[in-house]
Amino acid sequence: MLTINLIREKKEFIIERLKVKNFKAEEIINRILALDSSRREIQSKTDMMQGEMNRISKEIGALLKDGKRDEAEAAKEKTYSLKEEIKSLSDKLIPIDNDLKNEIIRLPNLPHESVAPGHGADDNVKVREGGIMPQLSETALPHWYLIKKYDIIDFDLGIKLTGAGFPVYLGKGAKLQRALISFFLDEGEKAGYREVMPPIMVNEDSGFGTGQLPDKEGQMYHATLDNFYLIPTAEVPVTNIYRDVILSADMLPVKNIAYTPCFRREAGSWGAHVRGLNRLHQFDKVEIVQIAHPDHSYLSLEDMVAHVEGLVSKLELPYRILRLCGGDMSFTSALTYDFEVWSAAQKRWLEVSSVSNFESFQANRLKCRFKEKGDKQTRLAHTLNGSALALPRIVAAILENNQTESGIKIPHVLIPYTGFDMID
RNA sequence: GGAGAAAUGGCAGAGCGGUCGAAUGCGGCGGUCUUGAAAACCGUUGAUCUGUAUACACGGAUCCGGGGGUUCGAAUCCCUCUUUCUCCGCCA
Repeated sequence: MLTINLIREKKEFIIERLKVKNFKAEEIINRILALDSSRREIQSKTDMMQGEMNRISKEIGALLKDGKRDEAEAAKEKTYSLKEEIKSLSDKLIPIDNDLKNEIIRLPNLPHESVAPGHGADDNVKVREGGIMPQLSETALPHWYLIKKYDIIDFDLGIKLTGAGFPVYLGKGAKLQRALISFFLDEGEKAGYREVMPPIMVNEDSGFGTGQLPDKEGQMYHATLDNFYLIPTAEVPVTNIYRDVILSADMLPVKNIAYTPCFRREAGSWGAHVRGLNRLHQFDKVEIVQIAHPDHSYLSLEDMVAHVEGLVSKLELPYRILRLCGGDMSFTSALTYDFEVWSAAQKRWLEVSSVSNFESFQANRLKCRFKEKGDKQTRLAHTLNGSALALPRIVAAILENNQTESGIKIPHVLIPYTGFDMID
């Protein structure tokens, strides 16, 4: 969420910037400013009265100590009406505080100045591309046939065990998952990330911290008996490590990497393009998360983009990097790069990673701050994250792009991890 | 799951109705000493909101696990939730 100070000081700037995200902010901001000023007015009144109250209470203490009972009783009389007033004022404050908070969290993050306006995927800006497009024969198969042909992923079995979108990986299919996870984690470690293995269920506070709650709860599986949520991404537990934490500036950037399964209900998003591995309820992903100094967070972002680019290159997949336009960016992001790999039999680009800088937007919810050495003041840190990488679509692309008459070739970098060079 | 105990500043740990944002120790920061370092000694040491000449300088408010209550006044008393520890049970 945006800070109230920014809203107070840069109202017009915010309204202009949010136009890039096609968001009309003026009305909300006016409501926020009105609520904020009445909040402050009431708050400073109650603060004054409370101060008076504290003064009298101390006085009573002193009088009683001196044995002046009557004077103490007289002083008590004075507090009764004051107490009433304080109570009624602070009762007024509660709904105002709530309304204010509810309004503020409705404002999306400001897009970075490099973000182009636009309404959807067509307006995204291609930054660069790489890799070699494979030439497949006429008889090339999309991955949903390949997985049956080689018996490596079984969707029907998943339906039996759980439901649609919960595949069962078998034999070399399972090993390929394990190989990719290890490969991604090892590459992350080489790039200076600390490996983290977090819980895959989180509480409400964590859901709020990274912005899944209160709005997107329909997208998460909810264990209602204990009020836990299955994580949609490792971003949630890993970023929440830094909730209510004050870091020292010399620790930044903090770099963590985590493998977790991810669970998404994907309510209402099933359609023609979601066959096979393209969209699942449960999938595996390795996520990188950085907490950065505001002055250097865009360096961190570039560093993360370079890391992900290294991964897709090493896997020998044709890819392109897009800078998302305002309309295609998430609510919380200031700047997002999407990575897509070419899935040669489907003849489609598949999104496999989304790397974002949230600047202080998440940090403000999380209260993730840092302090410069010798400085009294705390400041909000910047948070960033990106997939490095999500597995299913990478697997889809590997299967499709590397298919041959005699089987599916495993990319060279993975062979030490799989222990085989061919799925056949 | 049952019984009991506890939750205080970065950490350890006192306080158990008024002068407590909180003793003391450790740690951190600054200094003295030293060629330098250590030791010793001295000083300093949280967060949030808010007012003023927008200055973290001064003033006010709030925060002792979370929420609620009693009281003129709560870290201290009561209720409730959460968490941790010990014992018993169960268990990968």
